[in-house]
Amino acid sequence: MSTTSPKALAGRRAQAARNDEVILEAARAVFLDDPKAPIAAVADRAGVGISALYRRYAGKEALLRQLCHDGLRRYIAVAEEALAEPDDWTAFAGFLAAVVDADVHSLTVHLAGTFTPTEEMGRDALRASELATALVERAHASGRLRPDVVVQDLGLVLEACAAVRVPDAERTRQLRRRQLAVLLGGLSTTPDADPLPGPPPAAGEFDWRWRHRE
Amino acid sequence: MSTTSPKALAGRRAQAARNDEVILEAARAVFLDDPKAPIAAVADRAGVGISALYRRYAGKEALLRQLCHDGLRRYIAVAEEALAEPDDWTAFAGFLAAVVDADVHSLTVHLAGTFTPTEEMGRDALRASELATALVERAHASGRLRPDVVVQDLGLVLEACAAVRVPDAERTRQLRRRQLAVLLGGLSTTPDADPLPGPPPAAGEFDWRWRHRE
DNA sequence: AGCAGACCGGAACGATCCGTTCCAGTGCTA
DNA sequence: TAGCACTGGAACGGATCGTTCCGGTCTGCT
Repeated sequence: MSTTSPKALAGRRAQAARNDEVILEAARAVFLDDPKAPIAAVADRAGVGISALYRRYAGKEALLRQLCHDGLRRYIAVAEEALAEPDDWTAFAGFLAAVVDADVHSLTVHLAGTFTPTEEMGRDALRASELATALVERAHASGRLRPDVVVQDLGLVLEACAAVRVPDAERTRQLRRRQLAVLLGGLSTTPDADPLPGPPPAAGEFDWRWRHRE
Repeated sequence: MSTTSPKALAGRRAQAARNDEVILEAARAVFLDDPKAPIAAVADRAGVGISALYRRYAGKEALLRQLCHDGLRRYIAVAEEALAEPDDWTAFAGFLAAVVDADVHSLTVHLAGTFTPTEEMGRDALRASELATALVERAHASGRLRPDVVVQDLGLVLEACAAVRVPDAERTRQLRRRQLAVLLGGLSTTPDADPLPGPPPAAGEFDWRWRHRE
């Protein structure tokens, strides 16, 4: 860039430290959008060179693994946070909303199979499923969750929300919230009083798919 | 293969006629599984050579277009059939179930953008959306559809069902039916009496994702 | 000031993949 | 038997992508 940095630049060390974050964030965005994206796309998005990537990660697989593991940890954190909520149903619904917002499902699931998982990830995955089970059990205890819903149905629900995607990230979040509201209504025994959230999907909002990929 | 065919082979003509169907079916299966699959995978799956493909289609794009257009036509046919049903809500719910079963959504949507659409497809798409609108209006008239549901919500619902996928096709259908039941419950104003259909998703049923791609 | 080394950008390389073309059969039909 | 309609699959050329490598820049220390 310019030889004279604004002054916030405390040197190469600072740049390196910033790059650590910038790269992870860029990788998250890029691979969320396309799990098979080339690694160069991450570098471009982060505004750094490819070396900056390879200095930090042994290769593409290592980066993917890190990203996926982060997502898994986030899932666990969100679940633990939800379990702190006193109301059983609110804990359940809030958990799903948080997972959907964090877009964690795409990370852990659509990236799966592109790398060989570590042992620790296996343990974390186990822990995650335990937490999910606890949340579902509490939801059952509240009596508001349909009795024939099982833990694994969460996977279907999250998958359904993750499948919603439009070019704009914020709009994607809104539409997913709406989708989740419908699903929660279907999962629940009591009729849902609140109206569906967010501006409803508009005509032509999905036309972008048909524009020939450039 | 063997020089002496079983006898069912009525000649090259018959083989060609059979290949017409076999190829389309294989293409459907392959591209449904992976929209970016190489064209050779279709040939392999169909058990024919690559020439058999290129004799019938100008190229990959032509095949994709044909496949997608077929899906669109199927969507229209299913919608027209549903409109013949006298009960408004049954027509609506039956339509969704039929579209999900036919796996039409993946074809029309996930293949979009991989080819330049024809004019006729544009007209068919328009017709399709008219039919969908009619079905939603009837569902609204029945009073059983939440008032704040719009036509475009159908896209979200279908997307959600299409997102469910396991290696076995029949099992995929079952799980999608279950997902659709939940969604319909959420779309409806009256509580759903029927239990969720199909064997519930089992533990480990989604583990296949984690097995490293061979 | 001067130097060693941490760090960076991006070109170059090699492997892989894929769409398409091409040709040498193979069995029907006349 | 000659011609034909059709096929299987190897070969080709282009594109893509992961990884390596090198020349350069800036920092911190002496």
